[in-house]
Amino acid sequence: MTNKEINPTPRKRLKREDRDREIAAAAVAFFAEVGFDGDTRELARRLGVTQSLIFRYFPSKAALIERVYQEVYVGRWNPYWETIIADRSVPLKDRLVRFYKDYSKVSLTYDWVRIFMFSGLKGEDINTRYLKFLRSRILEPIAVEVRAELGLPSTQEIPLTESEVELAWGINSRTFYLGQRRWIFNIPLTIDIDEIVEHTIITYLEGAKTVVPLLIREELK
Amino acid sequence: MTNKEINPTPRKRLKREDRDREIAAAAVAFFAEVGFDGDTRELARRLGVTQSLIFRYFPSKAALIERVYQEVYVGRWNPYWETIIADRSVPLKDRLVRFYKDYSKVSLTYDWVRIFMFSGLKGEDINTRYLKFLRSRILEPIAVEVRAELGLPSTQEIPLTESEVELAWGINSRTFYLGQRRWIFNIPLTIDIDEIVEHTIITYLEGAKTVVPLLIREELK
DNA sequence: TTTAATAGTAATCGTTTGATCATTAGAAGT
DNA sequence: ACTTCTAATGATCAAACGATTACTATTAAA
Repeated sequence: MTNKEINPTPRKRLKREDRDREIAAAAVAFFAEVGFDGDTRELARRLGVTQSLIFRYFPSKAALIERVYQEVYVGRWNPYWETIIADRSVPLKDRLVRFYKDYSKVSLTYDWVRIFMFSGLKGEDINTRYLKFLRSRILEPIAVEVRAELGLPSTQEIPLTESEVELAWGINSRTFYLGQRRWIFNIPLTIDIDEIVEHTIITYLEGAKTVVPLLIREELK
Repeated sequence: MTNKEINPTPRKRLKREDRDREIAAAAVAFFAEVGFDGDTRELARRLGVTQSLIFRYFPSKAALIERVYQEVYVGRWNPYWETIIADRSVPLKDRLVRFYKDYSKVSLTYDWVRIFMFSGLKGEDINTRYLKFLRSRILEPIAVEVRAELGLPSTQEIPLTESEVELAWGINSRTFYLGQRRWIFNIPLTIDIDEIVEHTIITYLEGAKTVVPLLIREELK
């Protein structure tokens, strides 16, 4: 009776699935902000539940962190991106601009950038694995498309060189740095990201046009 | 008697100044590896001293961390760099290559890169301050030199635009990303850093040659 | 309305960790 | 050789934190 009036937030009983998702989502936001050394009591406070409840849903803090990785790295990857890049009915420049604009909207968010750095500094292998995945699914395909675009020998005739992939890394380095400036170093961006993406792609393709033929000629010797 | 034989490392008594430096140096290496949540007992163990000794030299862990910032940000800055960039008796390209090769040797080390990220994620203002410092002492001067190099109106006639500075940021973004790949994401660099620096400078100057005049013309309207 | 299943809580345990303080021991001055 | 100064230690405190467990309250089936 009076208890209900005194207690401002009566116990809310959610379905296991819903509470599970709620905790996972809060964990992503929380750990992105304070890092993985953030304590579970504070996380529980933000959720409006007791600390012990978290351990009824996740066997350990490590398991919760593992779930955070799943949410961010796996859950936000869009498989359609891989088909965009390979679609030769569209000019290469348009494909790249389209992909990177969309990819930036996912990977240049507060949560994504910060959790990526926190996990990297922690030495988690999920991080290395993600970058290898990105290389094989995005960067190498881009380098392959550049060969086709420039009318150069296919990668079956001459395998991709490290330098060609390195050139493609350049696009990521430029955009990722923007995410870091905004979400880690707290330097406001005065220029629109979409604009920078477009400019970066143009620069990349221009550079590739002059550099890649030289690399291949080098390879033939 | 027998104590001395049992104890493998007898108490070593250093001068305050020496021990102070020893602790500071070990703290830089330690926190760079594990982050600022690393515990003082482990740091003491690596130093071969007791944990309480650390607190006889630094009033708190926060003070020790503050010292680490001093060592890395302030202590490794070379004021001579600022004069290199302004020295018009040397071609601009050579000045930039010389500066960035040297700056890379300092700022792309394990300690530097990791502590920079750890402190950034922690939201320390020293980090933001460093970037503002870098901007005013290096990036803006570079943009000024580019104006002179291209025979464009001086910054007294037309103030530097945000875009011109942004262009110079590009050099840093490219090189810093290399440091991150190497020291945080554990992706080996297949290409020599000095080579990338040189290539990055050339690209920057080429880009500036076509972009900066447009930016200034835009400004005149 | 009663009962079974379980979402959620409160209290607590064992460690870890920053910090303190009385005590010990190594080196320099006499 | 003895004294003095203080670098360094070892024991310990209090708070913080991950994790556990016995208990409570809500929902839905009977």
